[in-house]
Amino acid sequence: MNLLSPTPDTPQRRERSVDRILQILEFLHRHGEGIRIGALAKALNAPRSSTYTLVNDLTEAGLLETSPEDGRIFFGKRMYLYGLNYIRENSLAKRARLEVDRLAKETGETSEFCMLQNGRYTIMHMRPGNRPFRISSAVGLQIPIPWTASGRLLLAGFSRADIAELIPDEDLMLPDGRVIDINEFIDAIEKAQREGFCLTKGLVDAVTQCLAAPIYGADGKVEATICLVLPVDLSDDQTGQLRDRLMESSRRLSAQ
Amino acid sequence: MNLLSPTPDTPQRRERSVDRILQILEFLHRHGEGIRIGALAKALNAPRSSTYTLVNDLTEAGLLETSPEDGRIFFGKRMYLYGLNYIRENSLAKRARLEVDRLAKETGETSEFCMLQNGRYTIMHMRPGNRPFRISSAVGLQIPIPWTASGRLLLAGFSRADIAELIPDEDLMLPDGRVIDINEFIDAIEKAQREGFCLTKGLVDAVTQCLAAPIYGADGKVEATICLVLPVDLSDDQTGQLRDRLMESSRRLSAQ
DNA sequence: GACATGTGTCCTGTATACTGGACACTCTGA
DNA sequence: TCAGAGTGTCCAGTATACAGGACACATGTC
Repeated sequence: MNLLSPTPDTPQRRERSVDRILQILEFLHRHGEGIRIGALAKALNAPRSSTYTLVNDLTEAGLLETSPEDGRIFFGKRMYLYGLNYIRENSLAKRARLEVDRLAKETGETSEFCMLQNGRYTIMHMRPGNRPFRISSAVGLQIPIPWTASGRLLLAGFSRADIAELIPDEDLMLPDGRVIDINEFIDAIEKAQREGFCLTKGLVDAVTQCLAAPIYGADGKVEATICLVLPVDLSDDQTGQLRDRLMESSRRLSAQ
Repeated sequence: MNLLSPTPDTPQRRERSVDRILQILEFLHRHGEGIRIGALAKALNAPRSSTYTLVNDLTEAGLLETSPEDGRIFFGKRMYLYGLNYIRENSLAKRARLEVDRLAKETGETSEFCMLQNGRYTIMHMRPGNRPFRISSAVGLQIPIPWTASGRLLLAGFSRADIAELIPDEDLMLPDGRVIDINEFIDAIEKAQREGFCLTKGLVDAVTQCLAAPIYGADGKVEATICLVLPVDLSDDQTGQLRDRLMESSRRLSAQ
């Protein structure tokens, strides 16, 4: 059940439609925009005919949709509705969502709930603050782990080898071209683990800092994070108060 | 490709795994909460062994998740992420989401974007207003069509027979027990179509009214609606202004 | 006009995924 | 203690879904 194996080695092999479906969905997710069926089949190294029938089935069911103008297919309405069930019912996600909304309302700052998803950093829920210059990131997008304070918390307990393997080299380069040293990054992870929170300044852009706190699962591992996106020019006093409030949310969401 | 056919007539028939998957997802969506695999197989009239392998595959892929405490399965994180792609990329949904947010901000009233989904009324996106008593409904939930102003707009152009078939009898009963007369309901649909908007008072509860405007697709049919949830005790003047603003959003989102 | 490239549909044979049943467990409650 | 119900895994046979290719059509470009 490898999610992305367009079977490069064995050209002759029947795939189960389950696997094909999973490959299609995962490909679309990474691709991030619509694609024509032919191109999709080629990208997955799948037979065109099978791809047609599968995509048609999924489209008929509403999980995928076809763009009327150029025939590209992409995720559909029903996929969205099904997905909403998760955030509504999953206990952690549900509670975290409420907590993020409350945190944003109380502090007036942009708040986020983040998890590692398949080895990539993902914003699961976000509530913008009410600052005039609106700091925000798109929900559901995947961002290089080293760019974020949450990422440093989420890697707590990972071995040096795990970390080196998990982070592709290109993810160490920031949007402005600077490159993060892997050793400093690992030090930051250990520091974050010791302190129980993490603050990063000016990584993604020069005017924001990111303050993150861990959410622990029942096994004591960091399962997710909750974080605030702030302007860099806050006083120590303000930052301290925000951190206290954030830690309260962190405790509230952690198991036990 | 009938979404919900647990093959009641032909007990002996192999199903394609695609269809089984679609049945599973649809069932979970309607069920609304986790279910154990055995019960799922029974509910779908599917063989237990097939259900196990399928569900395990989907779980491994993250589309479903197993509750650690009681083993119930439900939608997973990945389903949510995939679904987010839809709302982010689909042009109408994307634009409607922005418009709803803007409308809520400008008016301070709870705003919603709604569509018919598989013959049921669905709130696709909602932004709460800033009234102290917060009026809101859950996103993604499906609500009986006759309870809503948007529902009356969405049925524009449907024949009497279509409407009678689409609306189950129980959906005509309001939360407080009153029953809507089907003829009055159809009259209201025609009135809404003529006027290009719809106002309903005190349907779901006594203190709210709902003001909805249609969003027309390229084919001139009502594809979705945008609506405001308001307290009933507004002045005619206030209601008029809100309606004008709402109609502006409606025009902006309609094709052409 | 000829050619290359892509799209959507249909058909056939065969590799194999699905089914049904059996098995070993774990809980319940009587 | 035993019966009943449910869970999770494994196996073998066969119905059938998938792969591969052919076809007709639409584009674009030389």
